[in-house]
Order: sequence, then structure tokens, then C-alpha cells
Amino acid sequence: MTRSYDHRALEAKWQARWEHDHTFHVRENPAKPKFYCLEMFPYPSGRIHMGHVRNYAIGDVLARYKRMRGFNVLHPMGWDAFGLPAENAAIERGVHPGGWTDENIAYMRGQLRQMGLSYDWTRELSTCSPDYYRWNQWFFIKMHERGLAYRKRSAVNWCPSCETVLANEQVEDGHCWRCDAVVVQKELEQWFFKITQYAEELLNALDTLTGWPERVRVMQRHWINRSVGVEVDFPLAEPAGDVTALRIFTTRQDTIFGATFMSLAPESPLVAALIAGRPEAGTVREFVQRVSRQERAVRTAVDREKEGVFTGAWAVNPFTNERIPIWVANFVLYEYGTGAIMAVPAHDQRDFEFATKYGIPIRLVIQNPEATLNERALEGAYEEQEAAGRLVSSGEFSGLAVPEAKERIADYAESQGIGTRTVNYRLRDWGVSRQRYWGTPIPMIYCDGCGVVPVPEDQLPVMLPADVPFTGKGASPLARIREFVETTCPVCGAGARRETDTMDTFVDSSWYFLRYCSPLETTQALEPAAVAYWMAVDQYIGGIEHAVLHLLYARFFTKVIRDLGLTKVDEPFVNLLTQGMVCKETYQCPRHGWLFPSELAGSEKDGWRCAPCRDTGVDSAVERGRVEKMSKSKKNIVDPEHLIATYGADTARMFSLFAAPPQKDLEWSDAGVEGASRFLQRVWRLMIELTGHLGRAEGGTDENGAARAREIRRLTHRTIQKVTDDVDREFQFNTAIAALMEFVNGLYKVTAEASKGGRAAEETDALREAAQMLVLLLAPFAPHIAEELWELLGHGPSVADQPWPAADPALTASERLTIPIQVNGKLRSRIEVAADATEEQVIGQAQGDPKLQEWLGGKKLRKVIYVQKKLVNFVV
RNA sequence: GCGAGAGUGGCGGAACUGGCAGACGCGCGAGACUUAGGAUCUCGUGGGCAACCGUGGGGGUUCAAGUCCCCCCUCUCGCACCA
Repeated sequence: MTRSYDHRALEAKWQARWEHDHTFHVRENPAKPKFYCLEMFPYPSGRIHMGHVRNYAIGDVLARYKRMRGFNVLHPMGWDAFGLPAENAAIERGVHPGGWTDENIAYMRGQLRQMGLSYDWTRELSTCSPDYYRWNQWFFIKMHERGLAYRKRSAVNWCPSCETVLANEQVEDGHCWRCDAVVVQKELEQWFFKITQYAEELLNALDTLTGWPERVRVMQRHWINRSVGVEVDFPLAEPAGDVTALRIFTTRQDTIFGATFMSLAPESPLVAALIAGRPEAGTVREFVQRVSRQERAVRTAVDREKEGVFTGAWAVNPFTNERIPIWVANFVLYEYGTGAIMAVPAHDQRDFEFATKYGIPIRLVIQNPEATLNERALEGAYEEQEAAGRLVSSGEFSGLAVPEAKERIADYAESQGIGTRTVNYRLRDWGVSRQRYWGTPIPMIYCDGCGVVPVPEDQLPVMLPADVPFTGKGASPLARIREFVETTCPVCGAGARRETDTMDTFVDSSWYFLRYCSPLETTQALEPAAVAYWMAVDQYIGGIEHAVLHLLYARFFTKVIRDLGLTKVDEPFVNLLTQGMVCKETYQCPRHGWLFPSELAGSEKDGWRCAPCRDTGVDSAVERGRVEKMSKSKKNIVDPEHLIATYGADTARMFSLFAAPPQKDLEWSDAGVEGASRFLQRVWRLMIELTGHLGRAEGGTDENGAARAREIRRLTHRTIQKVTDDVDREFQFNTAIAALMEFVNGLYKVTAEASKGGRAAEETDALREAAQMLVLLLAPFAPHIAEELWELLGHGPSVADQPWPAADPALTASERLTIPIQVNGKLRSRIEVAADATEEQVIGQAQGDPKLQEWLGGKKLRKVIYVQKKLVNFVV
């Protein structure tokens, strides 16, 4: 009699019910504590993938749990709907990006509903809707007013494949973050957000983000990379045109007496001035051209050989008044500092390599405590920055420890007017112009008379025109739409041109979490009272890949919006959970490369063979490859839709929560899915069995029945305790589910026993409680089956509105304990004692244990360790 | 090179502040019920015949170490000439 549950009908039933009853609709309620639970919203690519399933299952357990714990839970969902794939689809298939996106959203919304996620769908937003992106434009204008959005001409990252500019954060190892094409440098005039104005706060506030994983904080800290130093002017030995001095930035001003040459970045405009009319000019120009042709990623690799040429020009070290040569070197970056450095070979490894290669003098000016360094026999730079290093050959500063010398030399430079203390960041301003169509139009107008003029607020949104030819060639698609480009100047009324670039889509995702607080607001971007109630996000959940992209931009935007007075929160995300990737094994054929599992012949036991090879009469052994992140190219994708259709959403959720803790990578396993499904079936059968008995009053009281009832209660309340602890403590959903499995296993045992004889009334009560608690504890994890079982137990919907059960400590305690007994730290026996037994009683009983006589007999007892309720250890 | 994290059965993974290593699941083995079982239920399952040995390797602290300290190895991820 296998009465298995029909997940299809049951899940559809409850999804419809939740929707009909508006079960997950929330509004502000000052009487209740709030909890804002947010998962990173998806790009509507067409279908959800296993990473989404995992991400949203984790978030949903937390949202449902917090709800049962009495919180007013905000749990919204939306769409990061602008972006290049829609535009590419338009180019390739001749469909409109908007239509393509809408269809994808409709399909994926259906998929998410099938997962049974407790979203408040009334708050759904889509960033490509004018209702949303008009506020991007409004923020842009506000930032422009404050000088936080500005236009400049500079070298920018250009992806030739996406045909657009990229921000620094969007270049990974010299390649485009999206399409992996090699990024080149291009000189363009572009819009930037002045994120560097917030560099100091973005850096310092990282220390307050104690709810974030350390590695994300480290990555952001490193990305911002603050350096404290001084800018010092080195006068030229003879002026070169207008140029009379070279300004350098250094953090090692303490080594300035050891500077024996200087280097300029090849891109520096000063190079041309310095070499003008010199015999070296030809060689230098050749070098600069050769270096600038190199890919940036290649040129800036740390193991790249240091190269340079002498310009023929000389500068004067303002501290020693010595003439030192000026070089151009490939390792000097034009964008950082002043694009020029003083080089101290004795105390900087790069300078050391360079000087050694070109025979430039090396001067030791920091000596180690043992005074063992010999200027003429250095094998590498001595880079000590702590007090251990002492200055030598440094004039009046000789003898000072490095940290003090830094201060004194900076003081001196400032007092003499030759230098200034400066802080430099690696963080650059965020280039937000994109030469693409499917994004937010930048609300700016160019007037020949008035210059750059923002679109007046009452004219927002600047609508993205619907009819645009997509050729995939040339400049911004918007630039070809005359009706769009041609406009009138809001100031003088003369003919003017609109900006035709759109905004980086990361702008859209930089404040969507704020918009969820008041998504239907039409007159303002944010409704301050709603934002004040809901913000900040209490738990944010998503992939690690956004550690310095989205997560940095969102922090920046939150601070800007705070400074606009729309919110008081300094940081958007109090707690951050970066979930691991979903991985699966791969298969590789020596001839065909990656294979789908369906392309495998043979068997696991006898070795896999390649089916495409076999079809052409060749026998190729297939290697079971490494476990890799699911990806199309590696042909190891599992479609969640198929999973849900076959096993149901509850099983899909249970599997992805049980197979690994959320922070770690999850390895896909068909057997693991089976296991999750089997567990739910087992729960179902148990509950059918139990409810069949619960109504009937059987038997009277008997001793065994009473004892069994206590046992059931103990198991029930220990499970409540364990599941609650596990969910509260670092999202240990896998062990929480394990506890539920143990609970079910235990209940199977007691019901089997009980059904043999009569059942005491208190036992029936205990079982009734156990059944209820099981359903409640299961509800956040497998909500559909939990609702159905809750109904089976005779309750009305929804189990999601029930309070989370509380463990009764009086019921969790055992009456008897099993105490392990060690001799010299090795387990030799166990004894059973009363829970309230005294130390003397336990030790006495242990000493009398016959099994221990072999180990204790005839030996001198040196010490007895007693850990209350834990163990006894005899040292002999 | 710097930074973060990880290394535990055949596999995924447990073990909160040092206190019974291997919970739970998968797999495997045996049995029960069955015409049948790839369903379900029950029992077993780190290695070794044993003494014993077992948490990447080697030292150490401790009555007691997966957990703490020192040295080393491997893997994953991130950053990478930032002056």
C-alpha cells in the first residue's frame, strides 16, 4: 500500500491558494519587528538555472522561518532587465529587446512560482520599465547637480565585441567580464560617477560590516587600496619648454636619499616635452609606441620583464641636490599617482631589477638592525617598512627609524614647499556611459550655446525609443534615431542634441533594494517612511562574483542617496551570505571535447566511451572530468524545470539545501535528489499512518505507554531545539534537515512499537504533538507538503502563518545518561547513570564496571578527570 | 608574490566554547514482505584476523586534539608592477 503523494497536484494547489489568499503580501507594520530578506534579482535570460534554485531556496527558508518567528518579513523579487543579451537577441534574431525581455520575464516568473517561493509579488519590479528607470535618470541628475556625475575625456576600457565601454570593475584580467573578449584602451569622452569621493567611507565602513564574509571585505579593501604618501616635485636640471619639474607620488619618502633615477609612464604627455630636440627622441618614441601596442593585461603582469629607455633629460633630487636621470619605464602606470615615480633600487624590488639591468647606481639608505647590508653586494631590495629599518646616508635624517623618518621627511618637504602629503586610491571613478541601446538613456542635452544641460525633472523619463534598427555595427544605436537625438535646449530653447549613450546596467541594481520598499510610488523614487521602516536589508544572499562589482556600487549609491536625504542608512546590507556554486562532474573525449552525459556509451564500471566517436567507428575512452561549475560550455547543466516536473519543488528545494551548507559549493547528484524525494515520501507515509491513529482513543494508561510518551516528547523537543539552533546559527540548513530526518526515523520506530499493542492516551497526545511539530519544522524547507499535511491534521491555512515552535527545556532532558569511560584517554567502556547523579556516584559506578577491570586492575590510579554529564577519564 | 578559504569513510557531508570521530544522506551488504522489485520496511556498513590504527604530512601542548601552537605539502578562489 504505497500511498505516495502527488507533488504535481499538491504543489499547484498550494501555489494557487497562496496567490489567491495574498498570503505573502506585506505592508509596513510598526507593531512588529521587520526582517528584510533579499536574494540578488536575476537577469531574465530565459530560464532559471540551478544557481537560482539554490539562491532562492536558501532565501525562502530564511524568509519563511523569520515570518514564523514573528517578524514582518519583506521578501521581494524583480528583474535586472536591461543588458546586452537582449540586444544581441535583437541583432541575431530580429526580435525587439523589450519583447524578448518581457517574454523571458513571463516565463521565469512562472518558473519561480513553481518553486513555491514566499515572495510578495505585488512589489515585483523590472528595471527596464520607465517607472523604474526614470528614477535612474533622476538620480543621475541629482548626482550631476552635486558634481558626482561628470564628463571627462580619458582612456577607457573598450570591449570590441560588446562594442562598449566597461568600468574598471568589469574588466577581469584584461578581459570583458561578460563576453571574455580582450579589452583595449580607447580615448573617449564619457560620463563618470565620482565614487572616489566616497573612497574613504567605503573603505572605513568595511570594518563595520561584521555580518559580511571576511573575504568579500578583503576584496573590497584591496580594490579600494588606500596609500598614504607624499607628492614631491623634482625640478628638472634644465627646463623643457613649460615643464620645470616632475611631480612624483611616493609612500616611501623615507628612502628619498636613495633615489638614483626617475621613471615616467610611457603614456605621459611629459615624455614628448622632455625628449624634444634630443638625440634620444627617436629611441624613446619607438619604445613608447611598442609598449602602448601591448595588451594591457600583458604589460601589467607582475612577471613582465622591466624595460625602459633613458630620455636624455635629468632632474635634481631636492633632498640631495644631485642630478638623476629620467627614464621611461613600462611598469609605471599613467593612471596611478602622478604617472611618474622616483626610483629607489635599494629599497624597491622593481627599481632594483630595473637598475641592475641598466647599470644604474644602487644606493643603500635603510640599514637593517644587524647592519649586515652591503650596498655593493645587494641581492635584492630591502623593503623593510617597520621600525627595524634605520636610515643611513640620509643627511640630517640618518639614524631615524623608518616610520618616524616618513613623518619627518614629509614635514620637511611640506615646510620647504617641495611636497605635500597625499592619499591615493586604486579605486577609480565609475565610468557609466555605454554605447548600447538596451539601457537607461542618460538624461543630458548638449546645446551649442548653453553647454551640457540636464533634462528638467518634469520631463522625465527620457523614454527609450521603441523603433530602433539593430545592426550590431557602429556607434550607439540611439545616435541613429533622429527624433531621439534632436531636441531643444531646456535653457535657451535652441536646437540641441540628446546624449545617446545609456547607463551601465549596474546603475539599475545599485538601488533596487530601496525601491522594493515603495515600488508603486509614482511621484518620487523612494517613499521615505517606507524606506525608514524596511531598510537596511537584514540578509542579502547571492553569488560571490559580485564581491567588488554590484556590492561596491550598491554601497556607494546607498551613501549618495543618504546624502540626498532619502534614507538614513549608511550601509544597505547588514548581513551578506555568499552562496557557493552549483557544480557537476564533466566528461571529456580526447576528440570531441566536453560531452553531455547523453553522449556517453559504456558504463561507469567498465569505463565510459564516447558515443560520437563510436558512431564513426572509433573507440575513445572518456575521462570523468573534474567537478565544475555548471555551464553550457562544459555541458554539465541540469535544467531545474525538468527536476521540478519530475520530483516537485519541495524535492528540488530539499536537495539543494541538504547536499551542502549554503556557503560551500554544491555538487549535483542524481542519487541525492532521489534521497530528498524519498525523505518527503517517507514523511508523507508517516503522517498518513499517524493521523489514522490520532483520532482514536486507545487503551488506558500503562507504564510502558507513559515511558514511550516521554520518549516521544523528548525527541520532539530536541528536534525543535536542534532545527532552531541550526537555522539561527550560520544557516546550517543541511544539519537542520538531518535532524528532521532523525526525527522521522525515530517516529517510525515508536509508531511501529506502539501499533503492536494498545496505545496509552498520553502516548497519543505525544504523537499528535510530534506530528504537528514535524509539519511546522518542515514548513520553511518544503512548504507545499507542509501545507497539505497541516490541512490533514485538521488546521486551516496557512502553516506559513503559524508561530515557530519553542522547545521546552524541561522535556529535552534525559532521565538517564550514557557516560563514556576512558582510561588514559582511550575509550574503554560506557556506563549508564541517572541524569542527576553526583560526581562520586558516577566515578564509583565507573570504577565498579567489570569491563574496566582489565585496564584498571593492579595499576596505580594517578588521576581521575570528570567532566559533568560528558565523560570520565582514569589516568593510571 | 600577497590575501581568503579548504583538505575527515567508497561519495556528499556531521562533530557549538578541546571531551564517545564519521550524525544525516548516498552507495554497498544481509534479511523481511512480495509472482516480481529499481517500491517499502528492518539490521549492518572507517581500516585491520587481532593487539591496534585512523581527520593532508611532521613535530608539540594536554588526562584528552579533526579542534590549540610550530613547520611543511596540496587544492580552490580573489588580487596582482598601485610607487
